[in-house]
Amino acid sequence: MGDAATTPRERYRRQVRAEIKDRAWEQIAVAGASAVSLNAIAKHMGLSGAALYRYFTSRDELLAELVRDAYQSLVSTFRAVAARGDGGLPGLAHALRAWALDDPQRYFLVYGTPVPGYRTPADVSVIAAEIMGILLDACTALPADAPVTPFETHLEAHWTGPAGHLAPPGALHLAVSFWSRMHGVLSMELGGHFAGVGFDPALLFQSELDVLAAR
Amino acid sequence: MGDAATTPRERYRRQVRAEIKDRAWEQIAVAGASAVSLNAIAKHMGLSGAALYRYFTSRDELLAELVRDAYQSLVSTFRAVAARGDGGLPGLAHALRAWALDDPQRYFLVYGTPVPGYRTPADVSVIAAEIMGILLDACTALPADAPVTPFETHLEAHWTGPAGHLAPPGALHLAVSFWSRMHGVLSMELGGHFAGVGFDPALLFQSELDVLAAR
DNA sequence: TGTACATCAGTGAACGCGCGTTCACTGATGTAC
DNA sequence: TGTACATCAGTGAACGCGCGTTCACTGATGTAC
Repeated sequence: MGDAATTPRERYRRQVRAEIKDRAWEQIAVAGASAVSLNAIAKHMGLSGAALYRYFTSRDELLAELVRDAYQSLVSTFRAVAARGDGGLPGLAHALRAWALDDPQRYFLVYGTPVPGYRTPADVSVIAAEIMGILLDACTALPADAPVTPFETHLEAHWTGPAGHLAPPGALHLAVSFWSRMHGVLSMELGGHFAGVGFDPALLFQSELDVLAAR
Repeated sequence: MGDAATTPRERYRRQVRAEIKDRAWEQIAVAGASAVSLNAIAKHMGLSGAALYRYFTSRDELLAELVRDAYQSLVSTFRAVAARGDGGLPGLAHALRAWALDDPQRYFLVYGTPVPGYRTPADVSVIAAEIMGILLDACTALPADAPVTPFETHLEAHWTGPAGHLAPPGALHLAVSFWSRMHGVLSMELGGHFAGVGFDPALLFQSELDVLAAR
């Protein structure tokens, strides 16, 4: 699908670019994002360090692309779940958790410690807003029989996201509450902060989800 | 108070050690923990890089001490709040938030992206358990009129922490739920993931707290 | 089908840099008599 | 109070290392006639 008329050279370029990124993900898994090194990747691939500059103009560009891919991966995951007809809060929650556990360092590249001074590129912000939009759609679809919370009275107006997502205050409150609770459990769990307390984080995740989805 | 019989030399040593750590915190604030450099700190202090090895045996030792200090700082904050008679969940929550906002990078050094392969030293685990203990004390003090949740039926037994903290399942559930929700809001807020959604994270934090503390 | 040319992936040497860490040393501060 | 000695903070040079990045180049692959 798509990508018509790819020459062998173009296919080869994409393949090598993909392998460079794969190696970078391996390095991230082993030693964190700050340990990504073009020279080390090249050595691993049996290339000279200079060769990689045919594929990425700089280390920063590679890193930026990894971040973008990570965001995009989550969007695709959510879309697949929704297409399967399971796009409610429980479906999204379990998809998020599976996505996070599948590659914890990829999760932290998106939702972990921010690099001071880093500015999110505009196109990545668009992807992030798209995630929020999917979330809000799921929340807007729910019945609005809940009482108005103090939080909601403070919201100035409806939220307007990309692609025409629109959300009333109640849906926005539910969405950000859902989002922060799921991430609360996940970041504590993946950070090892529940180790030794003697319970299964999956149960807490489910419990937090139940109390919200019952709404 | 304490620290009897400190010679001028000992006082001086402590002072220099403290300044080294201060400079390290500055570096962390500017460029993250991975950017901490003994040589850069020394240069900032007008010393040669080698001089710092009088005070820390290695860069890793310095980093380990910063982590320990961060944990200890949170414990002290909680203890101060409790001593003021405000050691309930709202008091702890607001103390946590103030502590996090006071130095976001210190917060992330404790609760942010874990360094792959890093093993928490035993003494730091003790401090972490102490934090959980304070939390559980606050939860155990609450009336136990709530129904038993599915989460709680899965807990094998009472949790036994350091210094004889003991917690029934209901208290443990409340504690970890409280903990993960507060961190959920904080890590999203400090990570900038609520930027552009158009609401005040402080309100969400308060809202999440209210719904829990009403229990 | 064969030849002439353009494209481009990859090489290897080189650049400057900052890093952590060691080591033999100097000189000031503190202690013992 | 003064002298002899021990302690120890800090120096400066040196080590090896890996990093990102540039540059002139070789040689293979693809294109045009």
